[in-house]
Amino acid sequence: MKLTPEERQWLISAGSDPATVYAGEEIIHASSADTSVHLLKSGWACRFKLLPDGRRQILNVVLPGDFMGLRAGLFGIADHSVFALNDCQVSTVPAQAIADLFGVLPRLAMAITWSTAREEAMLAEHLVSLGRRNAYERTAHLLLELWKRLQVIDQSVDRSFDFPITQELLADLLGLSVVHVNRTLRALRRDGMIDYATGSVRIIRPRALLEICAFDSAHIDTNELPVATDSKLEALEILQAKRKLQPNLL
Amino acid sequence: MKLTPEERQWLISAGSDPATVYAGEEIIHASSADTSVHLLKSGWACRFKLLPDGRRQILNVVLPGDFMGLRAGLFGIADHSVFALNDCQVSTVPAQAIADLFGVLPRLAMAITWSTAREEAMLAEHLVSLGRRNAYERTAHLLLELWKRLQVIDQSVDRSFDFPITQELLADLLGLSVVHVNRTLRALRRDGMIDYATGSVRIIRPRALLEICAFDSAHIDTNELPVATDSKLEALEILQAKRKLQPNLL
DNA sequence: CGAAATATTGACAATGATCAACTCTTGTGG
DNA sequence: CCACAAGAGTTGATCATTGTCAATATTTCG
Repeated sequence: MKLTPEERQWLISAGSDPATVYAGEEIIHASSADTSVHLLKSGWACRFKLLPDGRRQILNVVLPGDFMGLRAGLFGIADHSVFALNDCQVSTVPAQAIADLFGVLPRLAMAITWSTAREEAMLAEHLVSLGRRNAYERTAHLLLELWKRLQVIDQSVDRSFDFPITQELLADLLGLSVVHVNRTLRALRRDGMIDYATGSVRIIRPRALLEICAFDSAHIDTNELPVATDSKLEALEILQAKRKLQPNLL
Repeated sequence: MKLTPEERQWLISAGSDPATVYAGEEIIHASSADTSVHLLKSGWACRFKLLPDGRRQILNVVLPGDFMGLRAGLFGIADHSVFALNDCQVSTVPAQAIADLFGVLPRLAMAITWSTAREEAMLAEHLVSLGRRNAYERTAHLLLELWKRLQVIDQSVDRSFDFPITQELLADLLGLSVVHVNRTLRALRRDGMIDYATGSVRIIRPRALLEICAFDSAHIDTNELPVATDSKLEALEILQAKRKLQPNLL
């Protein structure tokens, strides 16, 4: 679709030049009053929460093209932290600029809303995993989800992808212990489902994995969205554009 | 705050007259192409997902003043179902009307976005529960969350509230088995934390419960939101208004 | 090379699931 | 108003998944 010149201009000019955040550093800190919104341009990050005794739950993985801190920025609910899983390029938009979008460029505002809705959908699937899937199914589901999302942004070749996530992080993602994650990965390898080595994953039997965890890609595979209105279509395409044409945007 | 006459008019006229949905009936069906958005005016509902083998995970509880099907309506991702926990009054808005809001009444559009953001925050907390809290902590957390939310809409008196949720449903909410839910509730009673009888709950030791589950009410207690801009303030107040003045709105 | 982080494995413990029975409530029809 | 059925709650016994502890590779990187 065509962005209007205005919209295009906004996307190009609104964000800072991307800054580098190194692996392990925090991008957003939970209780901070930081009111900027960040767009991940390259690298992986993850959103997480800590309990007072140190237990950690990772909410989800942030991939290139995803926003971070939207909620915190717009509504002051900085309820979780975000840290870089590997070296990341991050550009920053003042929250006010995004708030202003609602009055000025409604289609972009809707694209933002779409982005949060998509995130909620992924959270919901993750929640089902933690509540009702066992370790094996859960792990399968996570790997498929990441694979699908990486495909959308062209970061998976030949069923393989880089995987900058240690088993300890996997444990905090999946609500399991490190030891059990290790065993589950071994089981998946043993069954010929995946090829796993520190730092990379290859999906060997996608079909079988799909069945094991009842994977439903509706919430990821944006192309399959039933699109009913112009504004919806446009919103989607804007976001697509953000993904594909990162160097030009924000 | 003051809604503009236009905004007020929209809220009053956009929704259908409320319809009654009886306990157990579905309000939204997962795979349906229904593109309307619903506002719960009275009663409780819950959003849930099913796995093919019948396992069910309840995503969250919908209380009066909450929207249902926003995502599905706006973006065609009808990825979960909703059913009535008891008899509900539900009013309906065509999704298109909400989509149009973005171009016409941006402050209301922002209020909608705020509403989805708040929901995501609650999902995130729930996710932490399932991933990193044990049965006892999880149950405590859920009860506190519901209590807090009910306080906001004036449906809790004296630390007590109606609780139209069977133990089987609690199990699907908490990712536990019915049997274990039963034992956990008993443990909470034994410890003098709550008073529980089919259909109602009383919180006896809120402070102790808070500590047990590391409850953080930031995402619920809207009054404590750090409000930085006019538009934020207005968005919040509109939503507040929706809660308090239900008969007049939507 | 050596330290630190990460991965792997075994033994054992614990949380929570499953199975099966039984009780209590509630609502319905006779 | 009672009888009964259905749903909901309760409890005990046993099982299984997953966690914890501890030790040992293995990799990474300065």
